[in-house]
Amino acid sequence: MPPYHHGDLRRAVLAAAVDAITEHGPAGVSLRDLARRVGVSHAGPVHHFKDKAGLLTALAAEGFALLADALNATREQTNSFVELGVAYVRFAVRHRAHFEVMFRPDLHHTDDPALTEARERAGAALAGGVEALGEQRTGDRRTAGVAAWSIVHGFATLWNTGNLAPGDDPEELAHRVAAMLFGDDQPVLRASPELQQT
Amino acid sequence: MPPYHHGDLRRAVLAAAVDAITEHGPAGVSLRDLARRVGVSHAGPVHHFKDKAGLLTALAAEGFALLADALNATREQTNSFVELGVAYVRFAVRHRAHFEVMFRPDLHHTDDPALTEARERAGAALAGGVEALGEQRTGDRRTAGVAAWSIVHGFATLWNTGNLAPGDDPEELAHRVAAMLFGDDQPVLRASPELQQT
DNA sequence: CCTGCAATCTTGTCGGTGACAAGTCAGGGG
DNA sequence: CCCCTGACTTGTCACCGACAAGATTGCAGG
Repeated sequence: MPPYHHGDLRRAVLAAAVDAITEHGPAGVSLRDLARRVGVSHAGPVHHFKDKAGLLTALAAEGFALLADALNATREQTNSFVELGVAYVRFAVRHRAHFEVMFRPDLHHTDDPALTEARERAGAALAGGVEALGEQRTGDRRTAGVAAWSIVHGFATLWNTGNLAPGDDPEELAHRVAAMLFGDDQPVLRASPELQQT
Repeated sequence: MPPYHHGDLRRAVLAAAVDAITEHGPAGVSLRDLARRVGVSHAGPVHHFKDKAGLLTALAAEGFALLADALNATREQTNSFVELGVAYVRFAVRHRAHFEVMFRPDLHHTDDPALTEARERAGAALAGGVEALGEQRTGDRRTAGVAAWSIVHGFATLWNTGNLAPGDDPEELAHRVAAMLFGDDQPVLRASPELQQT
């Protein structure tokens, strides 16, 4: 029989949660099922997470930390904003379970300090990448940051919800999209003048 | 006492669902609670929607229909792609409950014909707006469509999850973002050449 | 008129779930 | 050696979704 003390229950439950969410989506996950998967009584996980929301909060925080690391890693390598955007999308696709939980405040304890700290770290990594953009351009920096975040986040979300053609390689398509909007060697998407009126 | 037959239970339950989701998010809604709000026994709604997923599927379909109408309406008025994007964001903010359910395939009966039809109608409205963009430009149409959808969807999602500065007027900010990327009278966001390497 | 039928809604029930309370067990500091 | 704290279990409660069976209503066809 297994020992009374699991040893690393917290880790194990988080890992099981990732599996369960990957299989059935964030809605189809229950603390009791996770406990069963890990081989622990139904109230075991409660001791580590307090709540179901507590579990998902921990998962989201872990996700933001991973995202921050991924972004910082590619920032050290390339300085290319396009590549940074692709890294964001790659994270969302590869760590789908984390990503799906990170932007669902209705599932969190939104005031959790670990969560806020990790989120800010990821935000800083992204904002830092925006710094590398258009120094010559005044179009204010905050708007540029919001635009950049919007496009990569929107792409990632649409991909993960199956709204983009499933035949493609997401990273390749994301690269084309980012290059079209932010790239240097690509023509930039613009409205034809005669149709434009604001 | 209320009559045995409600008269328009389906409508009433959908409306109650919108309220409940607006208050507690899509996770915090139960068929039984909706039944209570409407003044009907706990299994009343089941007859109209079959399932909880059936309810949310109907809500999502209604949402896509409303979105398609909104997009087509502004398309008739302006021909401006920027305005079309703002209309998308406006819909997401004003019909938050619908929007939050529309892109959650894990909550749907994904094969529901009404849902697919409404989604395609909305997709066509958006794609039609992209047609108005850059005729002079070859940067292939599909990539342009994905880029446009990504940016408005990303912005809407980030706003609704509270990740953008809450002090602002979302439509105004969305307008600035869209104008920065797609507008004609605004400088276009580009990477500074020396930092760009793909 | 009235009879039977189908749609609508109710009541009752089952297994599963989240939260909580109280108990049990292991190990390290006094 | 003891006990104290943290880790886990057992037991319970209210709620939820799904299903089955029954009650009620309106209405079509004779």
